[in-house]
Amino acid sequence: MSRFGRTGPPDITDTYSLLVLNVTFRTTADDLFPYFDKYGKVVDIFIPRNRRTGDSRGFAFVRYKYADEAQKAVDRLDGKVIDGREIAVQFAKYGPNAERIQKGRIIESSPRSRSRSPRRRHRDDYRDQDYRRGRSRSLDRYDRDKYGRERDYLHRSRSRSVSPDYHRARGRGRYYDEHRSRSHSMDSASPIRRSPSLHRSPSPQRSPSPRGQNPDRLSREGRSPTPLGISSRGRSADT
DNA sequence: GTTGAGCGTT
Repeated sequence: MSRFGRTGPPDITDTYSLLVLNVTFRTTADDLFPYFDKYGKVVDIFIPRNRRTGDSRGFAFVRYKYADEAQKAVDRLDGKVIDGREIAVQFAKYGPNAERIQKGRIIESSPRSRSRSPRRRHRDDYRDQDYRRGRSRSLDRYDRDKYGRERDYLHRSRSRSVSPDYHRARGRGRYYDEHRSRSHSMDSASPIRRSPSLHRSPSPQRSPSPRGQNPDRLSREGRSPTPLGISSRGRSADT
């Protein structure tokens, strides 16, 4: 017994599922087990993770055998700092198959007639098989929005300095990276971000020069002859 | 190496 949920859900008929949020990306079910096991009988612990990268998504599901124990765990572990991060424990609102859940217990097992709640997010696209199938003009709107924002960020970046909005907008870097890996849309953005580079550097000759391979640099360090052949460098150093 | 709103697998 090293890992929970290794063989799928054991029995979710009389178990109460707890949703643990804010857990660290490196926290495993085994790490959460002792914390929750102290407050009741833990039937199973499952941490959803990316199928490609295998990284944890940042939350876990803890199933208790009794509701009172689960409630106690929620009251005691909610706000508990684990692995340097404050976790949030609460009863699960949705079941494994999006069934209706009451107090963590599944009261419905056939959600075929149930409409989906607006819980979908960017991180939900981790299921490549699903998102690839449903990728229509619906997601096109996101692409257009993303490009528009990125272009704006580039515009401001080379204009003067980086903005705090950049740090906030770089949230789903991983998700974006996965998408642009299989997409050729990057070509359209390449010349855009490469243009300002050429404009910013008035001396394109000193660009492709690693360390110690440039004799010109050695000459300058040896005696500093400052060849007047280059106007950009000469003007900068002389003045 | 990073990230941080949310609801899940054989």
